[in-house]
Amino acid sequence: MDITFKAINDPTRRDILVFLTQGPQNAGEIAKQFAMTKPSISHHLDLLKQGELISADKKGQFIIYSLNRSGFELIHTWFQGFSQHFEFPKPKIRLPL
Amino acid sequence: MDITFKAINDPTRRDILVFLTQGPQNAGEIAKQFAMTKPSISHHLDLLKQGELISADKKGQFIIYSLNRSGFELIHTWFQGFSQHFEFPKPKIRLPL
DNA sequence: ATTTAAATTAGATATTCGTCTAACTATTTA
DNA sequence: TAAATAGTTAGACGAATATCTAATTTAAAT
Repeated sequence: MDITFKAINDPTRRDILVFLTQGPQNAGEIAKQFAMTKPSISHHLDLLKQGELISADKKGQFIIYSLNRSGFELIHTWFQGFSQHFEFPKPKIRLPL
Repeated sequence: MDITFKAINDPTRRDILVFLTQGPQNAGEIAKQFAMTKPSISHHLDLLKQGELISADKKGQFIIYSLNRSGFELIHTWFQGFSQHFEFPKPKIRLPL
């Protein structure tokens, strides 16, 4: 749990999560999006994985990363503990699944 | 926004938030709950305030801290950006307001 | 006016964090 | 089998973080 909160504490890592909402991507494609070396991105991916916010899937020489529900569930559950104090409106529009 | 994520990254600060769900409390009462010096707690309260997760209200020589909706709203909004990918169940029971 | 009490601010220190370069592992292709 | 490609691991370093003690501020009580 600690590690999940730690994972979302960094802006680059949050940007990676947003990028992955477009769909699964390999490490190189992810790294291309950022003005940062590949080893640094690799390290960020590792932390996101530890926080169960992404999963890694090796396909040949590539590693495909995708969003992992588990970590988000953790945050959601934590957040819900405060929902007795604050009600939050549902989003105005919802894109079709 | 960065500062709000930073604020919830620390376990002591998350515990303070949970403690404040019981209602507003002054700094001394909050500090009593933790095996940590008052200056350290004061520092944590400052970060939570910067992240708009709590508000401070001076009453005489006391400072009363309470949960602040703003910071939670920020996190909620960020989280909602992922709701197209994951649907989360509503809580089973909901205490009456 | 002093003293006491609540809380913060200042300064120090050890630890953790983000980033880099260099070296390594594993897989594909020629 | 050698070369190229994708990605990680190792090690170093400066910046940020959490904690402490000591000093300061502000308000209440004697």
